[in-house]
Amino acid sequence: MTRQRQVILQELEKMKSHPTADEIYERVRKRLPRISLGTVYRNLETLSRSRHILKLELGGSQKQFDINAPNAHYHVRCTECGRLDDVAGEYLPDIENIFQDRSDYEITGHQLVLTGFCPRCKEAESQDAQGKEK
Amino acid sequence: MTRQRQVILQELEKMKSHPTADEIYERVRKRLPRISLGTVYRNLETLSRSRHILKLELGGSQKQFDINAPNAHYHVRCTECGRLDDVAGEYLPDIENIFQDRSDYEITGHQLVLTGFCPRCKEAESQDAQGKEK
DNA sequence: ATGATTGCAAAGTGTTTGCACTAAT
DNA sequence: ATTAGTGCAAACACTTTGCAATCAT
Repeated sequence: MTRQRQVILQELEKMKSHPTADEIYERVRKRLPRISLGTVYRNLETLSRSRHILKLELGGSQKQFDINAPNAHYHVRCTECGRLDDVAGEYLPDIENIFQDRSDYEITGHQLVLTGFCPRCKEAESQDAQGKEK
Repeated sequence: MTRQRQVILQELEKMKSHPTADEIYERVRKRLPRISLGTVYRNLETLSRSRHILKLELGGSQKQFDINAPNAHYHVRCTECGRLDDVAGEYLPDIENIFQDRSDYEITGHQLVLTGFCPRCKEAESQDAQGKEK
């Protein structure tokens, strides 16, 4: 457990929601200016293997990370602009049990990503549609 | 609707499950040897916007594509080796309704990805654990 | 004729890796 | 002393894009 790894973990704990590797890098850099992006990636990988953090692959071009907290929740992604938000509502751990019976994998988690149009893109789309109708 | 786009769509219909852009490219190339990978990417994007196909972002390094068929289903990914499989069991369109009420997005779809250890990696892991115990 | 689409190659983005050096146990 | 981790830069893998030529309508 090096200084670098500690700081990465600490900063991750302070950040509210799913930062990307380079967002973490920018934060950590303020405390350890000589740290390299490669080190950040390597530690994020290590920490996610040791289950200290969660590696999220929710779509979009970058992976995201989170402290592995029990306040798990789901996400919505806008298929138009790529925006990602949390979604309110209960987390359903039962899902894992349901599908455990139907798979020869050893299920350890699950991710649900809803897709659709965010408020802004929904707006833009309905205006486009009107434009065509005229 | 160009020849290239037609062929991409036809090949995609023939392929059983979630090919990546370059897998599609290889198939299409046998029929249209001069097609470029860029064209494949552009058409996959266009077709997914027009809802002819589904762009899947299930984790792993590449996006995957599928014909937009009603036999939708869920997936499991091995966190160890990256292997992806379909998972048996019913598709739950109600999920979208449930979360629609809790979000200001216009929900149009959802993806559920279970995570865990595939049979092979599960095996390897339990052997590692035994090794340490000795 | 006009606008969309193509092939090609170059550029872009996010991530990983080889290496010599340094820190941790 | 041995192993794991680091900074740096180069390499990678996947995807996107600028451009002039071509195709669809």
